[in-house]
Amino acid sequence: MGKCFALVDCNNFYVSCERVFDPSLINKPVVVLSNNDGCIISRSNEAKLLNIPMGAPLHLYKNIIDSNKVKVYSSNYPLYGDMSNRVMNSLMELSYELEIYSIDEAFLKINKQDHSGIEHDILRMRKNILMWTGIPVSIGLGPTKTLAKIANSIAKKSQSGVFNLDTEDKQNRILKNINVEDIWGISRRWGSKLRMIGIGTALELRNASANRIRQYLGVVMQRIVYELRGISCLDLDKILPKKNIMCSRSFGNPVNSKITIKDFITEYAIRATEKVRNQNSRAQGIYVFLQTNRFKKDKQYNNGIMFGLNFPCCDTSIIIKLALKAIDQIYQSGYSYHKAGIMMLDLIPSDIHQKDLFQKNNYLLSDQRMAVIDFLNNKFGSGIITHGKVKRKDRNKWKSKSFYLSPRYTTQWDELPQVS
DNA sequence: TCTGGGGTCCTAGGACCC
DNA sequence: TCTGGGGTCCTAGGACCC
Repeated sequence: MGKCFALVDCNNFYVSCERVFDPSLINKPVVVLSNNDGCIISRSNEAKLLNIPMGAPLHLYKNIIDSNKVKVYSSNYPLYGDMSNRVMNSLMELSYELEIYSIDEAFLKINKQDHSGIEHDILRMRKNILMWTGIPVSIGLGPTKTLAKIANSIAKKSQSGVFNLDTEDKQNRILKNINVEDIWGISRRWGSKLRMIGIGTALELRNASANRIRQYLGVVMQRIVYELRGISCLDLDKILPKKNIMCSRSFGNPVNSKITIKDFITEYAIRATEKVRNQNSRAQGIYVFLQTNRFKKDKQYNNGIMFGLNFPCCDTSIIIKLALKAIDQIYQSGYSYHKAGIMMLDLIPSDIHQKDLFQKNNYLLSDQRMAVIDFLNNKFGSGIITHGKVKRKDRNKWKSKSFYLSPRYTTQWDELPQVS
C-alpha cells in the first residue's frame, strides 16, 4: 500500500476562534474582516448561506449584514495565531509527519504499511482537537496532497468531517464533479487555458496526456495531472526558514506627511526585523515601498527602492535607519498615501558568520542587545521595549481601523507590569 | 466614506564565462 | 574569411496559495 496524506483544515477558522470565546455566536451568521476592516475574509456557514462572498468589500454588503444581523469582527491576529498553535500542537498527538501549511491548515503524512485503522485514528484526532481547542476541523485523506485537498472539500460537507479519497471508484465519482479551477494549484487563468483545450473537470485533467499538458502549461500542471492519478509528486515541505519577510499595512486614513510615514515605516521595520530574528536569520537586503490608493481617482504614485546590506543583518536600529533613508528617497510630496511596507530580502541563517573577526564581534554585541529586547517583549507584551523613534502621538488617527475587535483572550495581560 | 497582508515557485531572457 | 555551443547566474514577471 502506498503513501497516504491527510489535509486538516480548520472550519471557518477566524470565525471559529471568535466563537470559542463567545459561544453566543454559535449558529449565528458571523464574519471576520481583513486588516483595516476592508474585506470579509472569514465567514460562518450561516454567512455563506447569505451569499456573502470571500474577499468581499465590507461596504458593498452593509445592507445584507444589517438586515440579517450578521455579527462583524475585526481580525484579531494575536488570538488566531495562538489558537493556531494549539491546534497544530494537538495534531502532533498521532506522531505522523506534519507540515504546517498555513495558519489554519496542515498536511500529515501517514507512513504505516497497513492503512486499515487510519480512518478511526483520524476521527479520534478530530474529536480531540475539538475537545482540547474548541476548533472544528475537516480532514481529507488521499494518496497524494492534491487528492487529500479535494477529499477535504468533500469532508467539509460531510457529517463526520472526514473523507477518504482512497479507491479509484471514489476518485472517478468525485473528480467528475470537481471543476478544474477548484483544484489546488489551478485558478482562473490556468483554468480558462485548460478549458480552451476542452478540459473542464478534474477527471478530464486526470485522463489527459501528461506530456501534452507539460508542453502546453509547464511542469507545475503536469505534476497536478500525476497527483490526480494518485502518483505523489509533492512531498511534505519541510519547515524551511522564509526567504523573504514582509511587513506592510494600509493606513486607516490617507497620509500625506513624511513624518507620519516615517513613523509607520519604523514600526514595520521593527516588526519585520523581529520576525527575521524569530527564525534565526539575517537579511542581505531590504525593499521599502510606498503607494497611493489605487481605488481612488486621485493622482497615483507607487514607488519602491531596494538597498543591499554590506553584511547580513538583523539589527533593528540599522534596519530602521536604512528604511528611513529609503523613505527620504522615494517620498514625493503632494500625494495622499495609502500603504507602505518593508520587505527583508534574501534571508540566510544567522549562524553563517562572516569570516572577519571584527564583524563577528559586532554581531555579538548587536545580537545580545536584540535578544534582550525580544525577551522582554515576549515576556511582558509586545511593544513594552521599543525604539526611540516610534512616536505615539497622533498615531491612532492613521492606525489601521479595527472597530469590531474582540479581546486578545489568550495572550493579553490585564495590567502590564511596570518595567523601570 | 469604505477594496488585506502575507508568501511560494517557475520561466524566459540577458549577461557572462570558457 | 570564418563568427560555436554549452553552462551558470541573475532578474523580472507571471502564476499560484491562504
